[in-house]
Amino acid sequence: MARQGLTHADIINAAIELIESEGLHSFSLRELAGRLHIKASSLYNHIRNMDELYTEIGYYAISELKKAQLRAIEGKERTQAIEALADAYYRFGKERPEIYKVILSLPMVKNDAIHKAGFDIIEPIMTAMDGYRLTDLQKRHLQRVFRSIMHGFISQEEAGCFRQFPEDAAESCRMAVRGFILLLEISEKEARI
Amino acid sequence: MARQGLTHADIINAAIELIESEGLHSFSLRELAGRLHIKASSLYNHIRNMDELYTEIGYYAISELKKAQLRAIEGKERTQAIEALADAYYRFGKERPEIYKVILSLPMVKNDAIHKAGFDIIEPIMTAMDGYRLTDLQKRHLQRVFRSIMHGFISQEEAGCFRQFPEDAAESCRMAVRGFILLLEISEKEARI
DNA sequence: TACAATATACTAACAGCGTTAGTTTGTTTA
DNA sequence: TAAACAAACTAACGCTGTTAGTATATTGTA
Repeated sequence: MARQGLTHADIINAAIELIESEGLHSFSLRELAGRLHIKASSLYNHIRNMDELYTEIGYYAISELKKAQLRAIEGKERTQAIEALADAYYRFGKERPEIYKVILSLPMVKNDAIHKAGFDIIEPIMTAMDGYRLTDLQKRHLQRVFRSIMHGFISQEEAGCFRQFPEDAAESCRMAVRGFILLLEISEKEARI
Repeated sequence: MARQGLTHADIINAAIELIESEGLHSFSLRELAGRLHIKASSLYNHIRNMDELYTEIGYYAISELKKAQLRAIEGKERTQAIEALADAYYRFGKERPEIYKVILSLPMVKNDAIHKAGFDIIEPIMTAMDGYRLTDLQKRHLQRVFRSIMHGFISQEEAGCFRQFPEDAAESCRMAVRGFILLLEISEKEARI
C-alpha cells in the first residue's frame, strides 16, 4: 500500500535484529513482516523463501565472526594469537548466541557460495597458525580441532550442559585452549623430523 | 477405534524409530500417530505434549550414550580408557545422529530429572579420569573439555563443516583426543605440587 | 507528457503443525 | 449388570511457510 523503499538488505537486517532480540526459536516470517509493516506474503517480493533468508543471515554471521577473530589476532603471534582468537570466538558465541546458531543451520553441501563461506570460517585459525612451522596436512587437521573445541564449548554452555558445577565455563575453555596450544607445539616438533 | 494395547513406552519407542529413520527435522506428531494407526490428538492420552516427548527421548539417548561409553572403558585405564571413550562417543554420534541431536534440545535448567540426566552424561568421562591423580576441581574442568571436543566434532561433521578438506574427520578427532590426554598428563603433574 | 512496464504491496487460500474440547466406545472394576 | 475408566474419535483453533491472483505506485521510454 503506502509503498516504502524496502530493499533486500532492509529485510535481512530486520530479520537479524529480530532474531537477536527475540531469539531464533520464535522467529517467523509473519513477525518479520509485522516489524516492517507489511504482510508476510509481501516478503516474497524480496526473498525467495525462508531457507534462503537463513542462508543469507548465516553468511552475515560468518563474516561477523571472521571479522571479530581477525581483529583479535592482529599483530599477535603463536600462543598470544591463539588465545586471542579463542577469546574472540568465545565472546562472539556468548554475546550473539542466536546469530551464532544460524551458522550451523547452513546446509554446507549445497552450492559454491556456501562452500566459499566455509573457507571464511577457517581463515582466522589458519592465519593464527602461521607462526607455527606446520605442514599443510597438520594445519588442516588442527583447524578442525580448534573449531571443535570452540564450538563445543559455546553450544554446550548455551544448552545449559555445564550447569552441574559452579566453575566458570570460560575458565574450562581456557584450559582446553591450553591443550590445543600444547598440541600445536608438539605437532611443530614432529613436523621438523 | 479398534483399541490396541498402546502403552506409553510404545509411543516413545515408535517416536525414536521414526526419528532415527526419517530424521528429527521431519518428525511430527501426526506422522507418529500415523505409524501407530491412531490420530494425532489420541497421542495426548499417553503423552503430555511434544516437549515432554522430546525430554523422554533425550533421557533415552543419554542412557544409550552412557552405556556405550561405560562398555568401552571397561577394564581400561588412562590413555587407553580415554581413547576408547572418545571412540565410543564419536561412533555413537555418527551412527545415531538424529537421536544424538535430541540430547542438546533438552532444556537443562528445568527440573531435577534433567539435572540428574546431566550427571549421567558426565559419569563415563569422570570414571575414565579415575586413573589420573587429579583434584576434583581439575576433573570438573577437564570433563567439560572432553565433552566439548567430542560434541564439537560430532555436530560440526554432521553439519558438513568439515567438507573443505578430504582428510578423515575421525583422524582429526583422534588428534584432538591426543591433545586432551596431554592436558590430563600435565594437569596431573601440576596437581602433585 | 503519456503510456507501458515493472516492482511492490495486497487479499485469500492451502496444507501442515501442536494442541484443546467434547464425544463415543471399548474395557475393566465393583 | 451398572458404573467407572481408558483410549480412541471428530472438529476446531491459531500458528506456520508458501502460492496465486489482483491492485497500485513508481519507473523507464516514446
